[in-house]
Parts: sequence; structure tokens; C-alpha cells
Amino acid sequence: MTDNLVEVAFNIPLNQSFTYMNNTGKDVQTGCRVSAPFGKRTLTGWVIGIPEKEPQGFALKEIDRVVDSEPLFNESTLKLASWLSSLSLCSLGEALAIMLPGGRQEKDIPALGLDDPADKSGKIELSEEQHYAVKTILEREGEMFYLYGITGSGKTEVFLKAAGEVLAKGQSVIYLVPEISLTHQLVDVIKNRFDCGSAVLHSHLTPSQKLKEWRRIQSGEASLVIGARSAVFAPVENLGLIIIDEEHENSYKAGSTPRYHGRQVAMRRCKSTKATLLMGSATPSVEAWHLMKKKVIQRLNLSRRLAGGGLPEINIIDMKGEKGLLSPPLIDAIRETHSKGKQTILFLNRRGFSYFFHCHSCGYEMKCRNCSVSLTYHKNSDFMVCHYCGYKTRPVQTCPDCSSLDVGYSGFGTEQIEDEVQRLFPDLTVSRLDTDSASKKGVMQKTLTSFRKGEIDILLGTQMVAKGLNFPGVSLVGIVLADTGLNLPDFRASERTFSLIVQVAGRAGRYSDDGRVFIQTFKPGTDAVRLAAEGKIEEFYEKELGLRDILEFPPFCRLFRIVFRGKRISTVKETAFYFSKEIIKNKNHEFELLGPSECPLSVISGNHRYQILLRTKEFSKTHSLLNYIYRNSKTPSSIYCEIDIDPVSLL
DNA sequence: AGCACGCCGACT
DNA sequence: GTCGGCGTGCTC
Repeated sequence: MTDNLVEVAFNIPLNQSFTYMNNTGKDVQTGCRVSAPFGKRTLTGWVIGIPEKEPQGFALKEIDRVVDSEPLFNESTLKLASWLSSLSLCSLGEALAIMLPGGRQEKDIPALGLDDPADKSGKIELSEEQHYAVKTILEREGEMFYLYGITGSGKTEVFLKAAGEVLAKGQSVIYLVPEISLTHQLVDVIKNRFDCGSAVLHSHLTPSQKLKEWRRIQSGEASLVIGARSAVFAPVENLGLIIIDEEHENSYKAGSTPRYHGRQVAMRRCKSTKATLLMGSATPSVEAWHLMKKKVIQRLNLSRRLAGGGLPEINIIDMKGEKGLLSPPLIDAIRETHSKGKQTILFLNRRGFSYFFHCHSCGYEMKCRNCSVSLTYHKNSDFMVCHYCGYKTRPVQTCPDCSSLDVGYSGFGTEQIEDEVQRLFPDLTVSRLDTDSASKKGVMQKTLTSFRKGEIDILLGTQMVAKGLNFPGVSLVGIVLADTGLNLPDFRASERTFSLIVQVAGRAGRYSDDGRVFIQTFKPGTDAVRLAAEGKIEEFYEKELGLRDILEFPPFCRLFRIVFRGKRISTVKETAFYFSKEIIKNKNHEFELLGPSECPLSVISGNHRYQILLRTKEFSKTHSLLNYIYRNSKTPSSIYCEIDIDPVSLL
């Protein structure tokens, strides 16, 4: 009775599979789920193979039940899972769990409005640039393309046209959208336009609905898949095209293990199946730009706004010496806007992340001398700390640059702005929209609806507001402090700030020609702010790439981030140092180790956090070294250790 | 990841 | 005297 063995992988961080006997009488194929006793509990795992002979050394248990009669994974998706597990240093079971929609809960912010309204009929006349883009994409199968064009230049139309042609050839298409998303509207458009089956992998679906969609994709009933990040794993056959809309969005990078990047998976899938990869954004990631420069990705330009809507008037306001949170020009503009019967959106770059040194007179801010990254003030230890390399220094009472005494260590959040706005405009209605208020069910939708109806004069919000500024009544957008993001101890700070300003500015003039944008900043001269406001997009990328090159940041190196977290700070610290010693002990090639140092967000929900960063030019060597250490060093179970390859944030 | 076992501190 | 923290080990 050894011919009915199954090898099972579970969704647990154990890089190991388990062999069971199948005496259920039911046949099991590789790729099916089974329910089996595991220690004291019963788990559902995936059959990843049928062993030839019984392993020795322990008594085999029997599986309780075969869950699926048809496999969920085939050879190619299993291969993808195994690639993912070795790349992101997770177990095969964890990889399989994340690929299957509903395996983990992904948060999603309700859609605000379709970015790039597309024609439902598909009968629309393409512009010359759009036409050229579509033609090029279709002619050169298996290559990577980037649709680079300002908001309103008709990217969606090109995506849909290319998708339509690929579908017409009998191939399938995966269409990725960011999580904060547009799926609803896009789905409507697509359902109207294509008669082929389409599947939507939306995070609001129940697990069983997701499974149903998965099956429809597998069977070939749906050959067009739309969804967020994890839809990149959709089990399509005969893949012809993957589209990544708004490629620069951070939500394409998974926030928990396995921390994969949707773009990276898409690249790998396209390469191995000779499918075409098509990405698009008005503000590409610096990485993508670099690949375009190297001609690894072919750039396709969309330079004109189709509707011809005027670009908004952009004003940069220097906040140096400014007492209040809102500058007089912005206050005037809000009044003026209201008197014209229009609405205002005030946009705050980041919520409440404060505690950096800041001179109110000249805008000076303390940076690490090694990393050119802002130092973060630690109230309890009274030190300025670099979260990148661990450099420490005492805070100062006067500004080192201009000797002003008007310095501070605080930032501000949306609440403070709300108070201020209410105080300045007691006669106007103000509403605040941020992650706190949006998490309450219905509040978000209610606020948006009444804002759309014009019942609210000023909408105050964070990132989420920036994504869908398609409110016809809005003619004024104020970025309260454009450089808050620049103070974050993260080498991508500049890129994010830039992208945000461009995105916000690009939207303001969408529906009216009287659109105005006010950008308040302490650093009007900073490239990210200045070049974004002036619309000098390419110049920014050139400068940023130059800086990254000199400082040896991605894309000129690869980063590994290892985060340790746990209740007791001493144990966390010890483990981090032990780990870093192990790395140094086994060092067999050139790379740089930074830390261990406290994470910028040093405590998250009662867990202390320490991190190690590895910077390398030899990715695979560093990867295998880290893999070795990770496997062979024992971390106490009270400490969680997470490895993030190519981290998108260093907080 | 869970879950059990096992060992030391401060409490009804 | 126990309850409960968490360090350690194991899971076919």
C-alpha cells in the first residue's frame, strides 16, 4: 500500500513538504487541495507531487479529504510558484496561497472615478500617436513597451485596443490595475466592448466567488482577466499580453510575505511565454525609466491631451517665514474659488508622520552625512538618528544654516489642517477624508457623494484623494506641503513627491480651463517640486538617475531589507545583530551591509523593529547568501524576521 | 504559523 | 503555593 502517497505543501513558513497517504478512495492529482491532520490541527494544503516511495523515519498520516476534483494549479503555475518562493524566500505553500485569490485579504480603497474614460463602443478614432503605439505593440510580439503619456492622453484606449487585437487572435490578456482602483468602471467598459469572457479578480469578492473566477479563467471561458496585483498569477492559457496600468503605483508591490512586485512577476511570465508586456503611466518609476533608456523597454509617447483641456495654472508658494499652515495666496484662492461657486481640494501629502528637524526660517533640515537621508528625531532618546545606516547625532536648538531659533521637531496631520481651515473659513463646509475616516464603512462614499453634489466646499484629504480628482466642480487644488514626503528617510522620497505633484497637477485641469494648483513648499528650489511644477518631466528623471548613480541606489544596485520585529526590544536587537554577524561571517563576495538599525517606524503595534540593509551589485550571489543564512540561522520564535527584496519603502 | 511543553517571576 | 510570561521544539 505505498502507491497512494501524496506530497503536500502548507501555507506555513516552513520550507518543507509533507508526505501523506491517500486512503480516501478518491484520486488526487498534483495541484489539488487536500485537508490533512498536521500536528494537533487540521490544515488545507496543496498536493505538489506524487512520491515514488515512502519516506523513512516516521509514521505517515492519512489525508482526511480531497478538496478539489480538478487541480487549481498546473505545471506552469506550479513552476511560477516555485520561482516565486525561491526568489522571495518564502515556502512553496506561502507562494501558492498568495497566488490564489482570496488566499489572503487584500485591502482596497473604493474607486473614486475612472482615470481615463474610455469609449464603450470601441469605435473611437485613434489619434496618430495612439495608432502608432497600437501598431508597434502588435507588430513586435514578446517585447516590453511603455506607454508614456500625460493624463488624458488616451492610454486606456491604447490598452483596450491592443487587448482587443490580442484577444481576437485567440490569446489571453491580463490587465493589472492599482489597488486604489478603477476596476468597476473599467469592467463596465470592457463588458460592453469585448464579447469574449472576462474575469474580474476583485478584492471585494468572497473567496468562493474568487475561486469561481479562477475556474472560469482555467477553463478558458474567460480570456481577459482584470485585477489588482495578484491577478498577475491568473491561470490563463496561451498568454499574449499583460498590461500594467499606472505602473509607478506602489500597490504593485506586496506589503507582506511573499513580497513580490507585480511588475517583476509580469516580466518573468511574459519572458517565459513570449507574451508582450505593456505598461503605462504619466510618471513612470525611475526603474522603468532606466530600462527605457537602456532600450530594454520600448517607450511609446502620447504627448497630447485628446480633449485639448488646458493644463492648470501652477503656482509654487514658498512657505519660508510663513506663520500659518495656509499661505495668504492660497487662502485668497480658496475664497475666490468659493465665490465663483467652485470647490477646493486640499491635499496633504502624508498623514501625521512628523518628528523631523525643521527650520521654519530657511527650511533647513538635518540630513545624514553618509546617506543624504533625513534624520528622524527620537523623542525618548533625544537623538537625531539615520534609519539608513544608524548614524546618530544630538539635535540642535538653533538652525545650523541660518542660526534661527525658530526650529521645530514636529510635523502636522490632517486634523490640524482641518482645525485651521475651519478657523479661517467658518462659513464654508469642510470635510476630511483620510485612511482613518475612510475605514469606517460608508463614510467615504457619503463624503464623496455630498462633495460631488456640491454640499461640501473644501475637501481635505491624503493620497486617496489624489487618485480620483475627477470632480467637475473642483477648480482649485492646494498641496498643503509638497515636501513632507521629502523628509522621509527613504531614497525614493524625491521620486514620490515628484510623481504626486505631476499626477495632481495633471488632473486639475481635467474638466475646466480655470483649473489652478497651489503647491506650498519650504523647498521651492528642490528638483522634485520645481521640475514637477514646471512640467519638466524628462529633466527630473535624468537628474534623479544621475543622483542614484552617484549614491549607488537602485536601479544601480539591488537592495535587500531584513526586518526583525518583536515585543522585547533587547531580543529584537540581539537577533538583528546575530543575523548581521552571520552575514559578515559568510561573506563571499562584494556587497555593503548597513545597520542593524532601528526602523524609521521603530514601533508598530507594540512590536519593536530593527532592520538590516544589504546593497549589492551581484544580486544572485547576495540572494543565495541570504537564503543560506535565513535557512540556517535560528531566530527565536518571539521574533519575526521578514526579508524584503527590492523594497519599495524603507520605513 | 500554531500548538505543547517547560522553566522562572509576582500574584489571588 | 499557582498563573502566566516566552524560549524551544515539532509538525508527514
